Amino acid sequence: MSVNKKELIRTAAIEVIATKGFYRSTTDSIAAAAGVSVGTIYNYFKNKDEILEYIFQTELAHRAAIFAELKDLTVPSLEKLQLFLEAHFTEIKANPLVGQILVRERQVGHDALDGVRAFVEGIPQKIASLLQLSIEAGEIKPCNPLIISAAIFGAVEAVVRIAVFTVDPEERNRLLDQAPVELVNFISSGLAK
Amino acid sequence: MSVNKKELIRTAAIEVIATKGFYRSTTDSIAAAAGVSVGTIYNYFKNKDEILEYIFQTELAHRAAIFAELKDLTVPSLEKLQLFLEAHFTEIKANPLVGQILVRERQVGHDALDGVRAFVEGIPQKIASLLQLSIEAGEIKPCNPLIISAAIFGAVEAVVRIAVFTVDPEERNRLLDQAPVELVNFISSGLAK
Amino acid sequence: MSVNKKELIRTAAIEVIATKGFYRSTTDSIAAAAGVSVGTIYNYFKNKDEILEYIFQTELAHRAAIFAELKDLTVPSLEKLQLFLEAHFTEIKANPLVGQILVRERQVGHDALDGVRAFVEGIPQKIASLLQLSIEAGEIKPCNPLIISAAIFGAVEAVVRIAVFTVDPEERNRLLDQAPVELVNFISSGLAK
Amino acid sequence: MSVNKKELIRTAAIEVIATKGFYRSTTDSIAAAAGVSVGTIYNYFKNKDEILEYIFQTELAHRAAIFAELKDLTVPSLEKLQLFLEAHFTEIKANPLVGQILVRERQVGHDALDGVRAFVEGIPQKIASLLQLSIEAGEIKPCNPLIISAAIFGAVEAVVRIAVFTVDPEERNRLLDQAPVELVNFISSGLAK
DNA sequence: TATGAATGAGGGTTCATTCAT
DNA sequence: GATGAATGAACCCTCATTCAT
Repeated sequence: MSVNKKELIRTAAIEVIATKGFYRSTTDSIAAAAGVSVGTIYNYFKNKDEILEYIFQTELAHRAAIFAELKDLTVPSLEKLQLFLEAHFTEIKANPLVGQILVRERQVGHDALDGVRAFVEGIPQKIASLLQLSIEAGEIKPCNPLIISAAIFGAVEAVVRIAVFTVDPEERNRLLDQAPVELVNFISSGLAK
Repeated sequence: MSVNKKELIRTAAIEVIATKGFYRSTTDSIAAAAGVSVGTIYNYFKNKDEILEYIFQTELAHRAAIFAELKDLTVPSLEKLQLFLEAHFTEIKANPLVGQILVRERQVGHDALDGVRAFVEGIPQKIASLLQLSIEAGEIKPCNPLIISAAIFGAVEAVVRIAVFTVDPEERNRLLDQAPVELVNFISSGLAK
Repeated sequence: MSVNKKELIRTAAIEVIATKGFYRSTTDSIAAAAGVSVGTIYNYFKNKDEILEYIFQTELAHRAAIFAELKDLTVPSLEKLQLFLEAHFTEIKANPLVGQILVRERQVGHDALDGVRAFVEGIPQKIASLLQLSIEAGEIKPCNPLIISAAIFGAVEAVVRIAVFTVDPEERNRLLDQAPVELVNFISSGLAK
Repeated sequence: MSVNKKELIRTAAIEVIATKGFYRSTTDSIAAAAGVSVGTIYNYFKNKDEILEYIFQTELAHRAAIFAELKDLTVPSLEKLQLFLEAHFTEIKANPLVGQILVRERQVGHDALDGVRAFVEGIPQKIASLLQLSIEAGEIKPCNPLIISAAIFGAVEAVVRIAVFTVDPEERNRLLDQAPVELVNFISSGLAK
């Protein structure tokens, strides 16, 4: 029951924060959206920041799980990257509100929020490791993985941003379908030997 | 009196906001950093939000000026893009604090801040128009300029983010020198026919 | 907890506002007088204006209750007016601070405060209706009830003002006892010999 | 020239204060309405309060002049009162904005403003002296002049209030014409049939 | 005298957090 | 665990007043 309640609050917080932004979202409004009282929030989260952390942590965990699955696959590293991006976009499509938060609240509070930082730095790191493997395997031409992985993630997030703030659901889904293809194509050719 | 007060406040605000983030920057602290009283801020800005707007507006104006200069150049559109990115990175290098703000405070206040929105949407639009010309000129392969320009700007900003939050100045400058080369290379090959 | 908080704040606000005037009364000082924190005020009132509104609303409700009681009495309408004025002065006598506010803060805020307006317009209206009945019953000579009811209420309030700002309690009470007699006499038969 | 400028400011202040109320009128807006700069106001008035004082002082001086003229007339005291009220209403009719201020800003700032107090207490005192004379001359029945003069002034001001806040000029003038007649009649002979 | 930019104390309001029930 | 009234520090903004030009 208690696990469900934390989830309940997380879900409600996503709606509120995606709509109003983190700093403009009050704990009261999150509580109201969750159908609990403010006090209850503090039984599951140490403070308001931790709610946002938890949202990012949850998403990072999802992405990490995807990476873990991909790790054992016997396909070229570059293809793993493509598969990851597709999975990423699929999740965004399933929950665009989370997408809004991921691209908007990333820098909240001095980067002092560990969960947020872990996400923002963690994804590019994983991409970087794939790139490194890909370079070593001679699949792609040499590059600075730190810079290029950041660039890739930045490109991805920018496209997510466009899609996610598109209000018309039909158009948004079209973008989210088309984007990974365009993106992967753009990235792949860029990395082509 | 010799120094323009509005500029004085803008400069001070950049330091404060870059360090603490917009929402954690108080008008008092901005005033203190500028060596004026709070009241003076409100002689030049309608409210706190407008300070941030003005920062973005100023940067957008710089970028627009660069574009204007490039427009008349008789070089391939793709090369214009490279020149723009180089100019962008040069400006960031000259004032990394502004860079921090550009990548961090982009989504402040519901995207309701016109100056911020103008910047965030304006740059990709200009890139998109260069891409369009480039496609028409047969310089690059066809793509969705909307998506790809967003991707490019996202990639650029992500790299700016890394550089700009690198505390060691030497390392930061190295990154800012290396990044445009890597990036342009990444982008160009990606767009190669 | 036993005492209703909203009432507690209303009572404290009456003391503060009567003493310093509405515009010079700070929410902090009202909170202090009530023995609560500022925040608590805002749990019961939307803003400072609403405190004043509530004070007037409360008094209007008292007066309306008196009118309601008088309605069913089988006495001449003019006598009802006398009874009302006596009740009014009795209430003022019981709480002179409220009296001070009623005569001083009447026009606060552009007449935009509904509670205040309701009071200032409501009492004369009720008086006017009594006058109308009285005229129809042939008890008094015809007159413009709108003007005369305003005049009566104005006369009453002016006398309340004198009494209520008399610092010596004995003298004040003497005035408040004498005033309704003089007033009703004056109203009933004017200065005519 | 300097006398004219003080008048200029007084006139502008009347417009602003009548419209927005004293506490909501800024010195800036008064200066703007007068077509001078804030600084200039402080060359003619020690502070904002003094502007309001001056407005009341000016009106009191007008009323005092009327009384002075009436003093030497060889008519019954009660008739002098009637003449005074008529003159009062005539002035209000000529400048309703001043009327608004007279009835609204009377209690501003703790009654601490001498000019305001002088007006609010001065007029009833003059009325009281007329009543006293009238009683002594056996023209009217005995009464407490303090109370009755306050009542009369209160009645007058309440009617002024109604008239002055009537937006339609035609209707306002009709009220201002009708009111003194009704009022004087009411005062002279009350409601008695 | 006139100006109006600069001042900064002060005030209304918000909202994350606590804790007694 | 759940509640939600109470808290009060903190913040944005206003505006009467000053004073150098």
